[in-house]
Amino acid sequence: MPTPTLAEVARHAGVTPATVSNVLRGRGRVGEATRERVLAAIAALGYRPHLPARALAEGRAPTMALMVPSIANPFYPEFALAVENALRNSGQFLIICNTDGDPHTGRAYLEQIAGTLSGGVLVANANLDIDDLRRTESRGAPVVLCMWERPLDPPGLPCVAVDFRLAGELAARHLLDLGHRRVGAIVGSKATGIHAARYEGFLDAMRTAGLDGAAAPTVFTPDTTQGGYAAARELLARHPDLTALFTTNDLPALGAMQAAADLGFDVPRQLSVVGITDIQLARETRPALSTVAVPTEEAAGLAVKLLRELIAQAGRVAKDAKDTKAAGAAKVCVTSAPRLVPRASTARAPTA
Amino acid sequence: MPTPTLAEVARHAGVTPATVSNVLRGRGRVGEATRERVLAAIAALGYRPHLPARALAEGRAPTMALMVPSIANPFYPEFALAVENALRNSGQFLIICNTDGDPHTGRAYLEQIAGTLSGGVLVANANLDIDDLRRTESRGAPVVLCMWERPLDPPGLPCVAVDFRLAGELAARHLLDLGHRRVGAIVGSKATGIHAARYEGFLDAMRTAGLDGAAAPTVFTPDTTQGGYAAARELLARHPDLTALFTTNDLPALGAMQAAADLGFDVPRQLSVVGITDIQLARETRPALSTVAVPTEEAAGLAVKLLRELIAQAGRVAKDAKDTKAAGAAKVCVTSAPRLVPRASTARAPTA
DNA sequence: CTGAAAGCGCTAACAG
DNA sequence: CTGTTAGCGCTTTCAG
Repeated sequence: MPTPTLAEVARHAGVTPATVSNVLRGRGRVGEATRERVLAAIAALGYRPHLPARALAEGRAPTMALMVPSIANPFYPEFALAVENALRNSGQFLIICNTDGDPHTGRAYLEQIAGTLSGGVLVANANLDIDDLRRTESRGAPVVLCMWERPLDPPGLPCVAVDFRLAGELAARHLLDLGHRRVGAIVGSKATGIHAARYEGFLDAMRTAGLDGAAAPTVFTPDTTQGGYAAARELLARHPDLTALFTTNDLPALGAMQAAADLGFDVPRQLSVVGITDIQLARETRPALSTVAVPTEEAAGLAVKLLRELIAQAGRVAKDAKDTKAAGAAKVCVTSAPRLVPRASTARAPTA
Repeated sequence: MPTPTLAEVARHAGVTPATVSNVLRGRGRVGEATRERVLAAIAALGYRPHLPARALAEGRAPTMALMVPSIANPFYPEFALAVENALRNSGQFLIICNTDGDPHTGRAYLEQIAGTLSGGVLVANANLDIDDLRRTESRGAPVVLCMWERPLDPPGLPCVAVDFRLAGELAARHLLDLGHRRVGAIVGSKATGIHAARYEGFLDAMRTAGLDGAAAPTVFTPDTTQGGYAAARELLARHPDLTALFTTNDLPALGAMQAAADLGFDVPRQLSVVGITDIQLARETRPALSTVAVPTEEAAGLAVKLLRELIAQAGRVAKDAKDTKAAGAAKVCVTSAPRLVPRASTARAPTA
């Protein structure tokens, strides 16, 4: 027999549906005796609440959507995992929406589920139009941007920010501290793209070290292993005297290491390579990748927390019918700072 | 203003909700004129259906759940992506449930969403109790096992099967064809565990080659890079004369390559390593991993198709009130055969 | 071809 | 403390 309904449980326990609902959610006081009776009935019948019905009645679904640009980039599954962990046992479920880097499918997802199937939306760098997101918000589904790269330059939306400029600076400084002077840069986005802040950090570090960062050989490339591979080949071919490669992300860094291997460079003896993020893969390749770890778990936790608050608040606002005018500026949380994780892909600059 | 409801659209178009519903789903014929009027109203108001309400009315949510044992194992995100692709534009959404290898959280997920929030469940090796799954089914949420390892030995549940014994055989044969005779085996599960079929394939190939497979040094280890790493160290320490390592999965194979590197073995010159599955990573490490590719996309596609059929059928059955007795035996789809993908981690056996 | 009406399973006031 | 009463937004017979 299919799942029993609340009403059947009620009948079984000799009470009304309202009472069952009350014990289920600990609202409206219920006598100890009846409570027990109800609980027994629930157990006996194997009752489980029908989530869509509840969502309809409450006007809000117990799910969050996570928009990611590519589930093929290992960072996103890791992030998704972190979000899932943050959600676990909260009664919320995660709907993963892979936009495949396409704003169009991203919009389609938002249109369909935001505010209906999912009570809120977490956005992890999915290539979404900021206007689409605003529209989503105005429809009652709060939006949180998950990995904003510039704490000092917040978007108009609630977000959790990571100081990626600092990450870039730390990575570059690591190279500089090891005595490297001729370092090439591989940027995993367009010059004005998502990795710009990281590159600025690099430039800052160079400048501080008295070098002309802008003169450092730089290539802008897709944020993939292949991108890093191609970029490194290009860089190394044109500037065989480079002793280190700064990379704005781990994936291209890994690609760069492969290119170095294919070209016969000994990493880290002849060439140091450093990445940013510290994805799991970074510690699983040989040589293990030196990188700047970014607080992924923390970011996910904060994002979930923020979104929860916004959802709760949206509920209240709706009730008060007070048009609380966007509750002031969109909140931005900043995670703790990224930190250097030196491993085996970096070493002192060769003295020669 | 929040999302308009069907009723408002109806009012706006001067018809009743029923009519709007009809045009929305192409049922019950509607006059061309009214249809246009309704469509216009929908567009004008920016109407979007409220999915939970629809789910409640229809008795079935437009989502499937995908249970995976670990989102940290890169195979699963890849598989999830394939499922997502198969679902795209079908109006179905994917809820990813990461059981973290824990049957308990797996059960919790099933309890909560199967049959309510999700209309069906895809299970990818999540460590789930078969009884829990049966119970889920009996509650009206069809279940499909996604990567069954033994086509000839189906479980009691609908599934899509991949001939992993054959995969093991192909991998082993590849090594044998290259002249290897002293090959060690790394199995990413308990002896009777999930990778047993792959190991059998290995043994079959050895036997066919006139070797005593059972005599091959073998270690059973967790299905992770680390597991493979440790296993390879152990194998290589105890049997320095091995010229090849057979591995039941890519992740341990990658770990084995790292161990080889750390131990100073030149892969593939001195030691060949072969894996199974062909995850993305396999082509992104150096040397690139020779492996036996398994039709992941195809499996995902079949699984989704099967689950869709079962969901549709469950709907019909419920209506006919005909207790169609599990519709005979649980259906099992078999994917096309795995195939060898030789890359750079295998080479001719060194001639002593 | 279109409208009226009865729920789907649950929640949330408000009464008693 | 518990029961009554309305819906939430949509689908779906069944009439007209």
